[in-house]
Amino acid sequence: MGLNLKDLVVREKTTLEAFSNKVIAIDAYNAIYQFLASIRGPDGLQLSDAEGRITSHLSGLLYRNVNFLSLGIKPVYVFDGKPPSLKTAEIERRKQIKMDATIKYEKAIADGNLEDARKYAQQTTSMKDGMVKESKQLLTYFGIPYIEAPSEGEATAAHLTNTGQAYASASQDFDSILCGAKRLVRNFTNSGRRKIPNKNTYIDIVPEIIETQKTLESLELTREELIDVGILIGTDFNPNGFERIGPKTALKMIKQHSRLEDIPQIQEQLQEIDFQQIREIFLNPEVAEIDEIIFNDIDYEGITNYLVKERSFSEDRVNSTLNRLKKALEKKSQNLDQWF
DNA sequence: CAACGAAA
DNA sequence: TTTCGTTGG
Repeated sequence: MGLNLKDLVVREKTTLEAFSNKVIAIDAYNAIYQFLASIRGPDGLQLSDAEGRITSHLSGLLYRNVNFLSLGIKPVYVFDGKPPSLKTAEIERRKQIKMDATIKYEKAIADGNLEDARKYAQQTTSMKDGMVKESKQLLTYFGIPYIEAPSEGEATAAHLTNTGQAYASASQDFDSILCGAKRLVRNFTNSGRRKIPNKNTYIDIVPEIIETQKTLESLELTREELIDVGILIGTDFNPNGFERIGPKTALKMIKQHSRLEDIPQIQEQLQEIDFQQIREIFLNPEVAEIDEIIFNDIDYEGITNYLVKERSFSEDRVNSTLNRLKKALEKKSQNLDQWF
């Protein structure tokens, strides 16, 4: 999925604490999808409530937002609207991957291979409308604002970093960079270690920040040129990219010729995609204009009632989690009081 | 993914 | 106190 700019961009390690008192636009789909994919039991089944409805997204949002708010981070979630029509091929491709994974999952279960079962189950992850509604409901109890983007959430999140309404956009995808986000944060979480699938080794996952300006300067490219590099590698709007062209070759070609139209080797393949329109999606995306991003008071009782009474969360766990948040916020206001 | 609790 | 395997819903 997504665009492989990993090896080209300038990435700097950072910490969650560095984002204290800053508004961060979070790609809601990206975040929730990751919760749904990873918050599972050993057999690959997601968490669910007494009625069998999935709750992994709610669990993820609960703990992560408590951590954000405890650190004084101000998250604003940006939800996707209608995908651009050029995305249909990519959406089909993802659907196919899920169907293949479903078959592999069933086989792994039949074979009693739990590790494979979990891996393939993760690949079958899909987000239902109800989950989006439920996530918005929980955010509302938290007093955390969310925005409905007219089209791609990434684009509106990027836009907020340019109007100054957000400090950075948080997502795992590099699309934000092509969308023109001033700053992108990846791994926007404080969970340290993560297991490498199938191996007994762990790697440290730390938040990293990508400043678009620094990246462009270091690559000596304009944003328009970087977008063309992206198209060569492959974006959601031309998922396969160009044959035998990876990040390295793509960069070299654009450095040499500046524009897709001027690269002799690719002209035949270039006819097959609507590259003008792809550029347009990144350069002039449809975005939401927001007057003011408002953070409301936390409705602790609302959170507890919803999660415990309606979604089968453990009362003890929810209470102790919320108490942790209350304590952290009290401490913050005490620190603030000392200035007066 | 993040919290929890047992073990080191 | 830190590390690691397990559980959460």
